[in-house]
Amino acid sequence: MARFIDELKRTHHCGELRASNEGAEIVLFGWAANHRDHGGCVFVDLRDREGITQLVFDPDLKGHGDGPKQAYDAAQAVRSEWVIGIRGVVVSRGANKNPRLATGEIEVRVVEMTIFNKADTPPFEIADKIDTGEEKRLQYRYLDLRRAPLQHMLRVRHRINQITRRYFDEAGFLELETPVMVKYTPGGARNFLVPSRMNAGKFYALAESPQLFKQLYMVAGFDRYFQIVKCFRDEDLRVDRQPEFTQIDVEMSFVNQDDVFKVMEGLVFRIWETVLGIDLKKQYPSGRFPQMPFEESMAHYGNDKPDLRFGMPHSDVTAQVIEHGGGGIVFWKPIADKFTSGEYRRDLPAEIVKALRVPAEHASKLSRAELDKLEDFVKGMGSKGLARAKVDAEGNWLQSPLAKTITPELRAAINTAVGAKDGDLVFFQFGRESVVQTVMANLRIHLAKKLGLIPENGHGGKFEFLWVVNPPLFEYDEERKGWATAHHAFTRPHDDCLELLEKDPGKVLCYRYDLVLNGVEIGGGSIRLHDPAVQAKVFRALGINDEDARQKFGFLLDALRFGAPPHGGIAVGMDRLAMLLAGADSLRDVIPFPKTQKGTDLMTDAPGKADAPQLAELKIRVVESNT
RNA sequence: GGGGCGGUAGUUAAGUUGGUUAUAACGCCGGCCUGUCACGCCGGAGGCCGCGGGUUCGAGUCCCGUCCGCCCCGCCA
Repeated sequence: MARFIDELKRTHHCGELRASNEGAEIVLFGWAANHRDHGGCVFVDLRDREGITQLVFDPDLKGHGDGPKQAYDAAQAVRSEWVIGIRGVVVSRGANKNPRLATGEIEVRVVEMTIFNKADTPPFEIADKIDTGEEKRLQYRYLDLRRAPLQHMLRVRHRINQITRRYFDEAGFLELETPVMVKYTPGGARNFLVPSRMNAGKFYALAESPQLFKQLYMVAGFDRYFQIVKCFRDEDLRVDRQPEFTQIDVEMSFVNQDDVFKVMEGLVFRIWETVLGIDLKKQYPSGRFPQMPFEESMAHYGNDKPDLRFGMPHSDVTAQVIEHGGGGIVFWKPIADKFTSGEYRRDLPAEIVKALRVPAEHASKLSRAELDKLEDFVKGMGSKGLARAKVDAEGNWLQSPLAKTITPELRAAINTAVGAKDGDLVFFQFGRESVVQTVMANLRIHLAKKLGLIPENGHGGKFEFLWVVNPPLFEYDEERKGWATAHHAFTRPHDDCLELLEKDPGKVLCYRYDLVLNGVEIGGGSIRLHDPAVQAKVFRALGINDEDARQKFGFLLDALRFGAPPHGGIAVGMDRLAMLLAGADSLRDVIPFPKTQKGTDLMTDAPGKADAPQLAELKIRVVESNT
C-alpha cells in the first residue's frame, strides 16, 4: 500500500480552500507551479485544474513529529511541474493574504509530502500570459493545455456540449449518429480519402458534413434530429478553418425557415446565459436575431457575413457611374458602356464600382503614410490599386487621382450616395465584382481595426448576431459559363421564384440562411428541396442530366420519392462558437489538438508516411514528384 | 496555385554601412536568505544565428535555393 493515493485520498482540489476550512487536515495532489526557497522555509504553489494553493514547508512545525522536517528537506529540491501530493493543515495567512488568489486567505502547512514524479524544465512557463510562439506551444500542446486560459476554453466547449444536449433533448430532438466514412463524390469541398483494403483501389471519403444522412433521417420519420459531430474538409486552412472541426448539426421536419431560426436562437440564448451569464434578451427583447437580405449584405459589406459591431458600410455606386457614362473617369467608362440599357444587372458577371466612406472624425487619424500602405494591402487581394478622395465642405475631392477628370455631376451623385461630408475620406474600388467585394470587405475590417472601432471579444465584449437570408440559389460560374449552385443542389427556391428557374436562374432566391456573429459565419443551413418535380427543374437549370444526378445523389433522389416530408436544418460551427464565446482570436485556441496551416500536427508529426507492406495491401503506389 | 511577414541560447527578442569575443530579459544551475506569492541578493553555465549552396580576406547580416510557422487571396459550409 502506497501512503498517498492508497491510504491518503485527495480531500480537496487546489482552488477550493477558504478561510472556513481553517484547521482542517487536508490532502492535495497537483503540480508545483512555483517554488520560493527562503532558506528557513519553502513556499510551493500547488496547481491543479481548479486553481492554486500555497503550500508552506516549515521544518519547525510542531505537533506532527519529524514529518514536517522531512517534507521541508524534500521540498527544497522540488522544481517546476513536479507532481506531488501533500497532507497538511489549513491555516490563515493572517496579514499576508493574497487577494489575487481565490485561495489567498489561507495556506497549507505541509506535514507530509510525496513526489509522484519529477519533471524536466518545461520549454515555456505554465502561466496565464506567456509570449511563447504558437509553434512551440503546439509542439508541447499538453503543457500549453495546463495553462489556465486553455483550461478555461476547453471548459467552455464542455459547457456548450452539455447545454446543447440538454436543450435539444428537452425540445424533442433525437441525438442520432451518421457515418464518418462515406461514399466519395466529387464536387463541393475536397474530401479526405480513406483507402479500402478489402476493396483495393477504392476509397471512402471522410464526411465533410452529415448533410445527406440527416435528410434521410427526416425521410425515415425521425422528425427532429441533432448531433454534435466531427466533419472533415481537405481545403486550405485559415485562422478560422481547421481540417477537422465540430458542428452542432440539426434537421427538422414540417418546418419553415423561421421555425429553424427560433430553435437556434433559443439555443444561442441559453449558451450565452449559461457560459457568459449574459442575457441576450436585453439586446434582443423579442428573443429574435435581426435578419438581413443577402443582397443588402453584399451591397453594404461586400460579403455575406457582416461585422455589425461597427459602421462604415460600403456604397455600391455602379448605378451612378453607369448613369453618368463613366463620369469622366477613363477606367470607369468601359464599366458603364457594358450596361447600355442603364440597368444594373447583378445576374451577369459584372464589373462594379464601390465606395467606402470613412467619417471625418476617423479619417483625421490616418496619416498619409498609413493611407499609402493601404495600397499594398489591397494589392495582396488582386486589386490594381486603391483610389481615394478627401471631401471638402463644398463637396470637392482633394488629394485624389479622380478629382481632375470626374464630372461635377457624377461627383455630386457619389457624394450623395455615400453621404460625404466635410473632411470625410472616400475609398474607391472598381473592376471585377468578386475582387471589388473581397477587397472592400477586407478594407472595411482592416480600417476598423486600425481605427480601434472593433470592441474586444469575449467577456464584456459586444455580440452582434445576424441572420443573412434569401441569397440567390445559383451563382454564375464564369469558367464553366453556366449556372452552379451557391450551396448544394437540394436547397428550396422561393415559391414565387419557380417560374424564373427556366427564364432567369440568376434571379431565383432560396431558403438558405447563415447565422453571423461579429463578422464570423457561425452557422448555415437551408430549407431542403423535398419535391422531386422542382428538384428536376433545378437540375435542368444546372445542366445536370439524369445520369449525373443518379451517379451523385442516387440514393437521396430515391429517398425523396418515397414520401419525404418538408424539412430543413442548420449546422453551427461549434469551434467558432467557442472561439467567440471565449474571446479567442484563433480556432486553434479552442481546439485541444489543432493542426497547423499546412494541416500538420507539430506534436505527433502527422500526417506520416505509411510503410510499404500496408501500401501494397491497399494497392497504393506513392509517386515522388520532383517537378 | 499566388501575395505578405517571420525563423538568432530553454523561451522571447536586439544585432548598425558585412568586421574579429553574437547581446539582453526571463528561465536554468550553484550559493545565501522565515513570510514570499513576478520573492530578493551573489555567482555560473548555456549558440548548427532553420537548412544547403554562393559572393567575399571575412556572412547572423548580401545573393540563390529549400524547409518550417503565421496572415491573406484563390479554394472552402
